[in-house]
Amino acid sequence: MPHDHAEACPGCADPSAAFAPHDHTHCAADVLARAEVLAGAAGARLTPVRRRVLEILLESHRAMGAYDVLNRLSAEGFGNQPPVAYRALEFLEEQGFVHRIRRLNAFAACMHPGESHAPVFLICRTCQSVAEAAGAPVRAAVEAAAAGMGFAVERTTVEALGLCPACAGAAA
Amino acid sequence: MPHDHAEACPGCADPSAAFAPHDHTHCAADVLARAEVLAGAAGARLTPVRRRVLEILLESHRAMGAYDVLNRLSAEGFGNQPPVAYRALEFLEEQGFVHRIRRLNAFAACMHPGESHAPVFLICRTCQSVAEAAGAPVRAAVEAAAAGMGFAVERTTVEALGLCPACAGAAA
DNA sequence: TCTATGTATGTAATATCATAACACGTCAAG
DNA sequence: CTTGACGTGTTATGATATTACATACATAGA
Repeated sequence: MPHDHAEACPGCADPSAAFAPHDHTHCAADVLARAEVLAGAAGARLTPVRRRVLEILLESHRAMGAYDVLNRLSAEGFGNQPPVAYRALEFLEEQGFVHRIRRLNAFAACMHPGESHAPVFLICRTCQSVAEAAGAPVRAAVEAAAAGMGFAVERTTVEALGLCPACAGAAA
Repeated sequence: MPHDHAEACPGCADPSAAFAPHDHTHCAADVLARAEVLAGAAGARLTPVRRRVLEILLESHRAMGAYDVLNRLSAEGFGNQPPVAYRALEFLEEQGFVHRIRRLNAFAACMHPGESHAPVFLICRTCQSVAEAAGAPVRAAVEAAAAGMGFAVERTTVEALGLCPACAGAAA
């Protein structure tokens, strides 16, 4: 999971620090840059609307509803109808730049574009922040359980609701 | 997971047969009876609407939307406004008699009331049937991943989309 | 028994999330 | 320079869910 800039961007680089305060401006810029490269390589076009949606989601480690994104877009002169937001979000999700958080009916920027994917989402019920944890071991357990029933897993969604370190500390 | 009636109710009794054809009338009646006992023990009232909602969901191993349930209810003389369905579903979910399938914005009867809970849901994308698999190992993997990030898990949602044995066979 | 209290149900209105269908503009390939 | 694919914008509608309030109903305490 760690990418380059490990020193400059602890929050991005180290999964165990995802909830810790970090230089988020850098963190977001780094992810955006990576997304641009990946989109180019995939022959996908990161147009102004799409790019802006990704930037908006990258402003925080929170999930945002499609209409929240849309409000931001329309305030900036883009279209103000739902499909504008949904289409950009759908594109970004297909590219793996954005994740859909089903529990919240919302979307969050992927902090590890181009990597493993299908992570586990850790959703803080107090501050609404969303972090990604490695999903491979969890998916393996799901596949094991499914195999015993003859079920062929194609996609898994794993979302955990709870308290992030900061909020757990504040509660205590 | 297996309960009594193992011979009479293979579909209910054996997780590995949940997708297999079985005496579903019996299966549903058995789950309903267990729910009644559990509700009584918990001091919760399984009123006519609530009971009927559970029966409706037990008619199949599929997930139903709240409005589908509501249509059935109103056709039978119960209220015809959304809160009627949502309240009953919420109650049943709190009692552990119904699960919410977030991926589908829908609800499915729990086939193992009173047992472990927080299972993994296996959702067939072709026939829409939903089965429950043991969730404990998966939850353990989630908690392990979360612990490494200092996140305290309270609830987890695990949903796998794929093909049930019957539909996988038909596809091949 | 009566009444107070909590709980369940019914209803109206509205909020929130999401998609279908069509029009228009841009740009690159033929 | 035209065609076709794609992206964006807009209208309209559909699907999911909740808030707020009114009414009934059960049951425990006076």
